[in-house]
Parts: sequence; structure tokens; C-alpha cells
Amino acid sequence: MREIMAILKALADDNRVRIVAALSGGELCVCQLVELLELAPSTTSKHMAILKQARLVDSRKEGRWIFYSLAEDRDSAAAREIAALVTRLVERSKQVREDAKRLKQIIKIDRDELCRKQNRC
Amino acid sequence: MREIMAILKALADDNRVRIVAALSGGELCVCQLVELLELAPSTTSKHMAILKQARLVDSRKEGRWIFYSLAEDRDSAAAREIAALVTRLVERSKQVREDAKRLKQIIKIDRDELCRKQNRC
DNA sequence: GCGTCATTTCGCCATCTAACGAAATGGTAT
DNA sequence: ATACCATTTCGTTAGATGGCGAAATGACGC
Repeated sequence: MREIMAILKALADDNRVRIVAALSGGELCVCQLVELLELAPSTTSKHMAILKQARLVDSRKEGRWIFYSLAEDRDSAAAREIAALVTRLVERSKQVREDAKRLKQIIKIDRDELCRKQNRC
Repeated sequence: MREIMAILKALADDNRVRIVAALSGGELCVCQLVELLELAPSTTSKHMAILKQARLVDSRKEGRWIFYSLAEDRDSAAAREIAALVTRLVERSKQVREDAKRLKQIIKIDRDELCRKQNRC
């Protein structure tokens, strides 16, 4: 119950569902998510911590960057099942499709440039 | 997205998940849920309103009583899918199994007697 | 019609949550 | 070593949420 409630509470927020949907297309680094969601880095980081605690996502360090991806089955089968269902259900929504579209552009931008831009504005 | 978020927010509360799990065994009237959850009738009623707005449950009037049941597919396929998955996932948890056990006793009690008891204590 | 009774609505309070900016952390590159 | 930079942690604030009791609602039975 505790485990399932953590997952459900983690997914009871628009931005976190958008994050999960975005990650269904592959891993992303924090600065890319910040750009997508248009939230402060600190806020985004908090969301990632909540998703990670619910075992919905995993993280990987690479140099200065941290990449997040959807967690595998072995982390929490329940989390994977719920994430898969929710991703499928929101896939068609306007918001998520717009995110997917914008994400294609964001991925093209060099990460160094992306981070530099964020620190200026 | 809006529809899915309403469902996810509705299920982001322990008591509401317990209610959905309890209803998976068949319809229940409010006084039975009050007895199960040990919450104030007003609080329970609020929870039911939230579940109903998310189209997770339906209600039916019978005399003085109101019976709630899990909503059918035609109300919201998404709600039904999520409810089915969540119910399956929490089924084995201690809390939900204890609820199921206690529910068997509660159902045996005459509803008139149940309501009378609630108004006294 | 009138009281009774199950349920809902309302008003209030305590707690939680999402947001931000500022400061801390930990790795890279000079 | 030092400066830099992506990310996290901390402290604060505004708004949402869950809880209750009191009052309103609406159906039943006398």
C-alpha cells in the first residue's frame, strides 16, 4: 500500500506526469526538462526526487550532467505498470503532444548552450 | 490530460484508494463506508464526491440510502482501467485485506442499526 | 404536515505541497 | 588549487487538501 500510494501521489501532479510522458521517449537531462517545463531548476529537481523516491525514474551521472530515465521493471513492477498505463492514457492529450513536439527541438540544442541560456534569462 | 489528472488526484489519497478497493467487492452505502474507514460522514461524503467527479464511482439512491459502486467502462474507460490496475496492486496489502475482512462483518449488520450506532457515538 | 434520519454542504482549522531564489554540493576544466 | 557550472538542498510563501462539527437537504413514515 505504502509503495503504491507513493507512486499515485507522485503522479498526482500535472508536471510530473508530463515528465514521465517525456521520459517515455528516452532519457533526458535535467536542463532539458527545465527547458521543457519552464520551471525553475530547483523546482524541477524536487519533482525528480519525488519521482525517484516512488521508483518511477532512475538517474545516471555523466560528467556535469544527470540523466533521468523511466525505471526498469526490476526497480518496481508496480511503478512500471502504472507508468506505462498513464503514459498510454495521456499520450493523445494536447499538452503531451505539444511537449513531444517541443522536445524534438530541445534535444537538438547543444546541452552546453541550453544550460548557458538558462543561467542568463 | 484533464480527465486523467482528475483520476490520478482522486487516487492520491489512502482513504480513497481504500474506498475503491472496498467497492471492488460490490456496492456499499455511505454508512457502511463510514463504519469501515472510521471517518466522519461529512468527510466520507467529500471523498465520494471527489471519486464521483473523477468518474471512478457511480451512485444509486434507494430510499434513505445512497449506494456507491465502481463506475462502468462507459462512464470513463480510463477511470475503469486505472481503478482495475490500482485495485489489483493494493489487493495484497495488509490494510486492504484487513478492510475486506472487516467489511464482511459490517455488511452483516443491519443498515438501520449501523446508522443508529453512528449517530450515538 | 411533521419529525426522523441518511447524506451533503458549509465554514473553519491544521497540515501538506508546489513554487521560487539563495546558498550548498560535487564534478570539470583551466 | 581555483573557478566554473549543473544540480540539489534549504528556507520561505501562497494556495490546495483533508479533517471535523454544525447546519441544510431531501426522502420516508407517522
